Amino acid sequence: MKTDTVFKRAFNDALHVVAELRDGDPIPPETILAARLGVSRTTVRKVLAELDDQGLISGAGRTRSARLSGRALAPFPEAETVPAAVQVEKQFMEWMLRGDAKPGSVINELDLARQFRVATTVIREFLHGFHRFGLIERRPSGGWVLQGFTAGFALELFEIREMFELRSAKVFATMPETSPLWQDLRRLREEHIALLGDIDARFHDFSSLDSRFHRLVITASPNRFIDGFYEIITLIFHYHYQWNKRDERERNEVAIREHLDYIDALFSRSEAQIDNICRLHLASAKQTLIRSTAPSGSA
Amino acid sequence: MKTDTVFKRAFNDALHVVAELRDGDPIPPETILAARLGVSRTTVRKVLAELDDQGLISGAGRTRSARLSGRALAPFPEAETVPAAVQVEKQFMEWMLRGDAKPGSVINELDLARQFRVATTVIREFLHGFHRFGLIERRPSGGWVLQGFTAGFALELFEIREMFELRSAKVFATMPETSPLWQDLRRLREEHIALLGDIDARFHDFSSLDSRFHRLVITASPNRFIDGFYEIITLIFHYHYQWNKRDERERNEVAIREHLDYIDALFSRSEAQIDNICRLHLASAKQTLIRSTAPSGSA
DNA sequence: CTCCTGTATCTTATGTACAAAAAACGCTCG
DNA sequence: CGAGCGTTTTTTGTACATAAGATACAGGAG
Repeated sequence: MKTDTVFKRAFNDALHVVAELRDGDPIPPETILAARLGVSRTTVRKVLAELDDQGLISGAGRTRSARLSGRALAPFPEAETVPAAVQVEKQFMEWMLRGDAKPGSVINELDLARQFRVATTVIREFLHGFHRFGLIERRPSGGWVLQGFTAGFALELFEIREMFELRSAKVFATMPETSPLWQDLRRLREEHIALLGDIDARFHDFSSLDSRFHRLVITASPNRFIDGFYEIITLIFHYHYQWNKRDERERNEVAIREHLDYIDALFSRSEAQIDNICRLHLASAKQTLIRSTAPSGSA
Repeated sequence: MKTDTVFKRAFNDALHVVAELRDGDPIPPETILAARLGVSRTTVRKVLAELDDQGLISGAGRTRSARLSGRALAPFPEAETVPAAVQVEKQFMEWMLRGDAKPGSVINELDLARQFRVATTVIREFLHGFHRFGLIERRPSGGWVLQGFTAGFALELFEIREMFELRSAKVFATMPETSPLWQDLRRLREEHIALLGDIDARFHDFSSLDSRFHRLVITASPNRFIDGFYEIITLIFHYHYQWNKRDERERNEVAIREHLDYIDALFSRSEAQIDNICRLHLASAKQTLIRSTAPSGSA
């Protein structure tokens, strides 16, 4: 059976919408709610029915109105609002990064399914999609082999990354002054500075800033294959940041400063300077990543 | 139920093995056959049972021997020996390239399943895996949108291809004289010349030669992401050659000559020359591909 | 003792079932 | 007559069942 995470997330979101209303206010029409919650009208109707069951709505049809008589709002648990696929990815990455399996070992679908409390179908689909990240590989006879997050992986990853990023950065620098991306870059620069000013408390926030910055650089020259590759980068770094806590504050501070240099280089529009600083930043990011890889196992 | 294409292909292969024996010769042991046919012993035993049923074997256990009393060998039809996934890919590419669906339209899994005579599960898994080729895209609400084989696709594809190939070609040229890849390259050069000599009759053979040549160039510097990307190239060109027959002989002849120049450039080890000739060849391949793309539909 | 076969067990691939969610349709009330 | 609602139809996501095929184990012939 399909999970109803869409409904549950929509319901929780709807509670916030309702909370903004005063008692007796009319409920917005279903189509409006559907657009606002980002789901179909079918789901909105299910949400409304649930709200009604909980007594938060009076009337029916076109005469629905809010009834907020001091009732406590009862949202669904956060965990139930996350699609199965996303949870599996999270669990799988943790399973791999924790070193529960050695590079080179065979992945057992049924095992994982039991461990992650999902059906084998979900695992299988996940592995299929996950294949593109280069961390697992198909065996000719069926099944999957764990390649793992090794130094070799990091090296190959950064070889491509350098090609893509150097190219994108140079294209970025040639954009006309009028492009809105310059404005975005200026804003990101401010965010970097703000984060640097409060680095001791907020160093965790760098992960998402990092991802946003590098993604901004590549939007100057859209290419579906590069975009796809940056999904790998984002995934790897997302979990890397979560997993490797060693020297986290220092690492992030260094990276922020490198980003600021990088941004200044972009503003300078000097190709040589961009090339130079971009390479420096990537080399330092590569070293950081390599230090947290697993020892390469046997093939 | 799982398809038994593995068994059927193994059986057909086994018929060839048996045909090489003389009447009364002992049948090779199961483990040997398994290695020779590239399947597990379980499947070998099933094949042997079938051969026995057809009266091609006398005796049992360790005393099995061939019985070729003039019987006609009855292999399974070729089509039944191809795994479902491969057939689906073929059908899907034809469906797309024939223009049965416009770029931008939504893909209906059930429809395709019926059309291709497979279960929806197979279609679904195929689409998941096919996603990485950049020809389809996920909708946020679930399901897939056909991006299609458009000029935009070809441009983005070649932008990456040029980066990868230039890099690989330069690395190739720096390999020591002793590397076996030079020998492989020499052999491929001969094959190109042979094909050119008989181009009118054999121009179809260029497709696989093309793929083998470009894959050889990239093996000099293995990188899983580049390898993955070349699977896309191979797929696209494989179907492109099958589908676009216009000027095929001329196109292929031009490409062979370009390959020969390319190979000579590699042997020259001159970086400038390699860069120059490689760009020329890729530009010409790009033009060829673009000419056979579909007009970009609405997003 | 070693190679081979017979047998049991495990794992994956594919078909079918069914609920969730989306999309389409048509009615009704203002 | 048109925005909004009730209802029906499609389509997708997940679970489960089962046969194909791989792997592991044990006994026996040479």
